[in-house]
Amino acid sequence: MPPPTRKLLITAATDLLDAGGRESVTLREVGRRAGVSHNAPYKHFANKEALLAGVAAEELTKLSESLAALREGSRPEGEVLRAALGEYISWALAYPARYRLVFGVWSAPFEDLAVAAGSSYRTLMAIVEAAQRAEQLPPGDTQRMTALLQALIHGAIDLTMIGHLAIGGKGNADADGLVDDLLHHLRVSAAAVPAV
Amino acid sequence: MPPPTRKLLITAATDLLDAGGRESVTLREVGRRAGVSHNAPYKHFANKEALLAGVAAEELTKLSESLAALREGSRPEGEVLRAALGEYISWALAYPARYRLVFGVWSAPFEDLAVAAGSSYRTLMAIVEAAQRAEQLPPGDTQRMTALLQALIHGAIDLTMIGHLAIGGKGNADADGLVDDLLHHLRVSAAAVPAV
DNA sequence: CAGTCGGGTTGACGGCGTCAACCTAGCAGC
DNA sequence: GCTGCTAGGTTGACGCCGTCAACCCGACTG
Repeated sequence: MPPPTRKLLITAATDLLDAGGRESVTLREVGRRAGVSHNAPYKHFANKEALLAGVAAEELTKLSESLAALREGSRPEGEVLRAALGEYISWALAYPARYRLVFGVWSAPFEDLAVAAGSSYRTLMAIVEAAQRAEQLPPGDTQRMTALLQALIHGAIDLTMIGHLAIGGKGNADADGLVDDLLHHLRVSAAAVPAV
Repeated sequence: MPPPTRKLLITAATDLLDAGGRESVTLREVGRRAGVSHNAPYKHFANKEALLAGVAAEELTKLSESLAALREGSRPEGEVLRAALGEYISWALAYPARYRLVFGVWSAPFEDLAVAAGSSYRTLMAIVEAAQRAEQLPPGDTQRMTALLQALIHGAIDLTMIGHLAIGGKGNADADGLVDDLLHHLRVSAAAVPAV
């Protein structure tokens, strides 16, 4: 059977998002691309924001799954963190509009989005814990370490996107460079731990 | 004399931004609040985005000035960094919509905004350099250190705003808590330096 | 004193989000 | 086997939006 309308709507919205950012996603154009009328989306989503939340939830879920898959691969434990960071950053830089949507502002809580956010956070935390075991990160409060890592990654990605960045000095806005820089910094922190 | 129209427009736009976020700033409402017609803004800004860029530039300039003033106060050098972080974070959490506007996406470069961004970055870098001299931050490549600090702060602020955060564990979304957490982390880094 | 021009006006246009009303196929219960 | 509900679709309308075009006026400028 052909994909259900709801899926078609999300796909169309994602395409528009990639092409022109959040502002260029309009319900009417989404309807057009999905081959339905301008009001059909209201049969699947309460309003425009709910459709966008659906897109965000979908993206976050896929990301979370691919990070989780990474953990269960045959990769040595010491390299999972690096691989996960690479994947995360590559995705963000490849689809900046999706990334900004996911970490954007919502006027009300959306359940599917909250669920996806929770599961991706737990995945990240498990990766951090493993990295701590593998002595790639300093031991101690895993939750705090996860939050710190997340803030650092998010800030680096977000600033890179708008060009303010250049964590390595002069705007090397590629994923590998970012991963190297972040890991270098984290290793410095790790080295410090025995002294604290 | 009364404030010029251009200023009135920026003020009105800022008020709307604070009240309902970027999406609720409309040129027509800005005009209404400034007491002019719905098309008067076009005599001062090329389009809506240019008006928003004007707001962002204004905010960034004020922030940069207040950080610079902080440096020239009678405060001991070792405390300037903490004070600056506090000011920066307090402003961001007090006016989240302005903050997100400043670090938002622009479809084209805006000169006044670029100027303001450059000057605020230089101010931050000077503060970092002073903190390095005062041994509050590890020595070495000041530019890299500034970028790192900026990424960490930005990530922490942005995630706090959307509630994902809780760098301290369970969502203590106040400025003081954030400053403490960030400084604690940076101190750990600093302690590591001799060993690297 | 004619002319330019900065800064204001009104009016129009098409696109948008959303609401209301209607339609119709499929399934449920009697 | 008819009845009626409902999920999912339609069209049409409303008001608001950003933007463009045209006009208007008062103040400087030659």
